[in-house]
Formats: sequence, structure tokens, C-alpha cells
Amino acid sequence: MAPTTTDRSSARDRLLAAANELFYEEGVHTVGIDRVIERAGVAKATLYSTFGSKDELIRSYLDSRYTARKERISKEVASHDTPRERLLSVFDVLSESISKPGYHGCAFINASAEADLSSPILGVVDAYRTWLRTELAELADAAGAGDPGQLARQLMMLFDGAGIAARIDGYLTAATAARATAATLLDAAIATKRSGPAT
Amino acid sequence: MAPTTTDRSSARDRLLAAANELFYEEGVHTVGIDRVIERAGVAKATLYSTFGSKDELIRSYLDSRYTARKERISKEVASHDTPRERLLSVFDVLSESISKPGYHGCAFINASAEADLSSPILGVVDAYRTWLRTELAELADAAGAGDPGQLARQLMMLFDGAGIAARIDGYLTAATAARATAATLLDAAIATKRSGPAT
DNA sequence: GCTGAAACAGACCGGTCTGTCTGCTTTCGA
DNA sequence: TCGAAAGCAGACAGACCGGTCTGTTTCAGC
Repeated sequence: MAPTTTDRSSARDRLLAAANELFYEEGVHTVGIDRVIERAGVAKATLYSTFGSKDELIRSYLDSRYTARKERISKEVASHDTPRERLLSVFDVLSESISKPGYHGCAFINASAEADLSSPILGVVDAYRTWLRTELAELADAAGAGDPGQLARQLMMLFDGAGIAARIDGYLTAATAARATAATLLDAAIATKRSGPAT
Repeated sequence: MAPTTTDRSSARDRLLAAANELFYEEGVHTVGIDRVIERAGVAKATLYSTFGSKDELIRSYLDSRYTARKERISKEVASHDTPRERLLSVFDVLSESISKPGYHGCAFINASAEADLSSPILGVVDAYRTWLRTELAELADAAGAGDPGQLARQLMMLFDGAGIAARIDGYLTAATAARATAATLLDAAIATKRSGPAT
């Protein structure tokens, strides 16, 4: 039964792998179905019997990236002990992504820039961003930030901004700079807690 | 001669206005030529005799936004006296943009997400971002930052990140939050100057 | 009033897109 | 061994794309 499972899922997996490469590198709108099935070595009919539509393939592609990223970040966070290091380590994952050859920015930001307002992919984008923001807020709380939600928003801006700078400006150490900046903001957030909120 | 000038430039201006609305709201790749000329009330041949290609129309659209934004930011900066307020006022322009109905993120970030690597629009995007970064660095220097270039990079990340959060998360006060965060980073950068760079 | 430049409307072309459908081949469980 | 299921290749339909071209209308300057 293992071979059966392998065979049955291989078409789907190969399609997702091909979509992951092509959609991420060139954009979901630019890449046509024909190029995806060609790279996957799969018939067009198989794609449509498996996913039903291109939109659903795109959604699945983003969903698989969401799952992978969630696991990667969770694993990195879990590998550190102090609350401070756990919070800042999220930026280490970004550093890793950026340093990989072929980095082309945040897949979710890119996809949402191409999608129209009614696209089903926005649900996945929202799920990813909500998860990350919540995670950052929890880590910020554990690290002693005065207003964890506010710090999480600030770190999200740094996180997204670093990805943009790396992609567009070729600022390859953006994530390292963002991490250092995050440390500064964390210090300020802790100081706020000690002295009480200003105003 | 005034009427002549008006007539001659009106076709071009109407095309740019239509492109500005449609390309910005729905993406340069999604919107076809036919919809642009329909909204502009211009014949297709006129578009091609004026701009030569869709790519060049897109480039001109971004260029006009670049010019307008440069003027808007310069004007806002000039309206303040203290170096600190001049630096932070850049985020007030972002606040203004976000609060306008139909805000759809940074046009340059969106366009670059849709473009392939050889697209002529990347030149405009790069020109805009280089200008903004340089401007921020000069303002940071005047405000007494220890490392103006570094602070400018940090503020760029906040600036871009706030636009992303506003567009995707509907975080409408992102620019206000980014401005406050920028003030924190400015304070830290000034403190660094006083005490000398930390290692 | 006439001329010529410019903008108009819209047909048209080649190409590409998503999605469907028809055979042919392979595979695998009973 | 056999038959159902799944995958393969590729033709096909219908829509839409960017871009070209033809013919008509408008209007400023002489």
C-alpha cells in the first residue's frame, strides 16, 4: 500500500513542487498552466482532476508554504531558551530565506499583490499573517514587553520591510539589520513596562 | 496656443490618469489595454503613437507617481522646522496616503512584484527607492543620528512594512504606529552617537 | 473654404491563456 | 490473468491579450 500511496500522491506532489518553483520565482499570474505541467511531468487532465482549477492550485501552493514556514519558525523558536532569544530568532529564519539563492521576497506578499480582492488566496495570506503576528505577540509577552501586541505590530513591519528591501534593493543583510532593530525596540518596550506607559 | 497645447497633451494626460487609476487599483498585469483606452476615451492608435508599448505606458505611469510623491514628501518636510519633525513628517505623508479611500499599498512595491527581472519599470522603482533612502539619510543626519545611513535603512523597513500592513491586514493606523516607532529608533540612534558606537 | 495633421472607432492578426475532451498506455489489486 | 482506475499526450474550444492597420472625423492655420 505504500507504493500505491506514493504513486497516487506523486502527481499531486510533483505539481505542488513545480508550482512552488515557478509561481514563487516568476509570479502566479505570469506562469501558465502549461509550464507547470511540463515541469511536473504531468498531464493537464491530471492537474484538473486533482486541483480543479488554477486558483485552487495556487491556493494549495501557498498553503504548503504556510505549513512549511510555520514549522520552520516554530522549530527555530523552540531551539532557543531565553524569551529574548526566542523572539529575535524569528528574524534568523528570515535571514536564512534571504541568503538562499533565488530569494524573491515574501511569497504571500507577492501573491497578494497579484491577486484581486475576491481571490481565494487571500484567505491563506491572512491565515499566515495572523498566525505570525499572534506568535510574535506571545513571544513578546514572554520577553517582558509592556504592550506585546504593539511590539508584535512593530516587528511585523520590520519583518515585511526587510523582505522588501532584500528583494527590491538587493539588501542582503536586511534581516540581520532588522533583528538588531528588533532588539532595540524590545528594549524600549521593556523600559516602557518598567516605567509605566507614557501619556 | 494654450488650447492647442491642452488638446495635444490631453490625450496623453487622460491615458496617464486612466492608467493611474486602473493599474494602481487592479495591477498592471491584470488590466488590459482596452480598458485603459476605454476609460481614457482615447483611440488605441493614439496610445501606441504616444507611448509605443504597454510597458512604456506602465513606466510612464510609475514615473508620474514618482514625481508626484517626491514633490509631496519634499513639501511636507519643508513645512516643518526642527530636524526631528522634518524626519518624522515623512510618515505623515504615508498616513495621508493610507487614509485615502482605495489605498492599495505602495504602487512601486506592487508593480515590482508583478514585473519580471528584465522589466524597464524596475529602473523607476529603483530611482524612487534610492531617492527616498537618500532623503531619509540626510534628514537623519540633520536630526543627529549616529549612523544616518543605518537609521535610513531602518526607517525604510518601517515605511514599507507599514504600507504592507495597511494593504493586507487593513491596519489603517500603521503609518501612525510606524511614525512612533521611528521616533523610538531616532532616540536610540542619537543616544548611540552620544555614547559612541557600541562595538 | 481648403489642407493636413492628429485623434477617433473599430476590425483584424497572431499568440497565449484556462479549461475540456478524447484516445492510448500503464499499473495494480482481486 | 484480467479489468478497473489512473496517468499520459495532445488536440481542441472559447476567451482575451498586445499590437497593427484602415478608414473617418475633427479642427487649426492659411
